[in-house]
Amino acid sequence: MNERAKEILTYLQNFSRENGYPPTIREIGEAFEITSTNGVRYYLEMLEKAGHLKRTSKLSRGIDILTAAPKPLLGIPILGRVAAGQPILADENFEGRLATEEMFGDTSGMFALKVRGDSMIDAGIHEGDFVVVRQQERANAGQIVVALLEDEATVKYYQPKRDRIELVAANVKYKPIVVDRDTEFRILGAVKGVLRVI
Amino acid sequence: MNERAKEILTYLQNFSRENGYPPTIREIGEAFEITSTNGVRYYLEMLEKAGHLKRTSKLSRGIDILTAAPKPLLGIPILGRVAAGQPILADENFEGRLATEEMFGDTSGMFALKVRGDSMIDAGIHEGDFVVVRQQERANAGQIVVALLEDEATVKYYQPKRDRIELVAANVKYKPIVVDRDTEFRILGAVKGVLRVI
DNA sequence: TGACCAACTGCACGGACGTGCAGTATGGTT
DNA sequence: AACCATACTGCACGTCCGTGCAGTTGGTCA
Repeated sequence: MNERAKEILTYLQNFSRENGYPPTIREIGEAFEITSTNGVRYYLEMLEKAGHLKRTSKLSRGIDILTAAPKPLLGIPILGRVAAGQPILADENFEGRLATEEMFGDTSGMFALKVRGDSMIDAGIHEGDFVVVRQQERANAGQIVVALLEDEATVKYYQPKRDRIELVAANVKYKPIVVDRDTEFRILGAVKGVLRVI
Repeated sequence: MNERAKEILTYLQNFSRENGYPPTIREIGEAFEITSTNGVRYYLEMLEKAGHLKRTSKLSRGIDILTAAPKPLLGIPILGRVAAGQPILADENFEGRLATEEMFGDTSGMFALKVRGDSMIDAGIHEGDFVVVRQQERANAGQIVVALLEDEATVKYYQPKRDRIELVAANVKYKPIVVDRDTEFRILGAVKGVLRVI
């Protein structure tokens, strides 16, 4: 595939993005000053063989661009090795991307809450942090959960006992909250992540 | 605009997304069992007047869909008030979205690193957390920075002094690292956020 | 110097496609 | 019962568009 073919591919991508539909063979020809439709077809076949397009024969504007223009990648790149003597943002250092979708998988049924207070500070959850919560009604012992206690959401370790539930803070200043059978109590979800913006 | 027109708009959106180009009048007609092209045109005019489309006359597939299908919102919704007696994911509770783009603004020039060691634990940065870093060569006193020290990236508080730089840990176990003028040293960036996946 | 290939030109064909105009069935209103 | 709007049908017209085939131009390599 040569330089001109690449230019045509870029043109196709831009045309489609701008107009909502791909160009006709003749429109491509006009843009590149190729007077014959077969001059254009010559390149389209080339691009199709290279896997950049899929054409539907006999269909006007039947060009499906498979290679989308490289979209600005979402999220923040995660770097692995960082060493002196090379640009840190070199491709080879990339280990993935930090985006909510990639980190937490299916984000439907998840929500985030801003943390108030310092009761979970020893778990590295500070005031002002966001906790990422997966909605669920039940939790395992020792999990960090968001629970609704008398109309207030609270983040604590979940510790079920025989006759009661204990909500344990990660801060020696706070005693466990004991929830007996009579208290209105509901688990909103399990904490799956923490995000802090400094 | 009636129900049928909305269905046709949805069809247009789906067709375009799936094929990379919008349908012809006749193709729309087939999909909705409208045998006359003018039956379709009747709706296209309606949709165009409502501002959902822009048509280019005499052009095959000249339909530009202005109202894109509502894309699945990125990120995780941030909830404000959470109270009993209503579904927690109700619209009114939403306070924003947790996505790297929204939280950190322009993410170009940013990167993330996985934290090794517990030297910043008192700043709520634990082993295995990701620190979000904005690339910069200089930093203010007291900022948390990522610095390159003899081929190793390290996260510390930045404390410049008259004749040296001190890199201070957030853990009593570790003494400040003193960087004098002879040591190879470079600031990679300032820590702008922390993300932990549990 | 001649063979060969890439990169086209030129043209005719037929079907796809948008347009214009005239007409109609259906349902509701006056 | 007459009137009207909605939601189409039916058809002809002309142009847009993809296709097929044959031919040309300019450069490279032997």
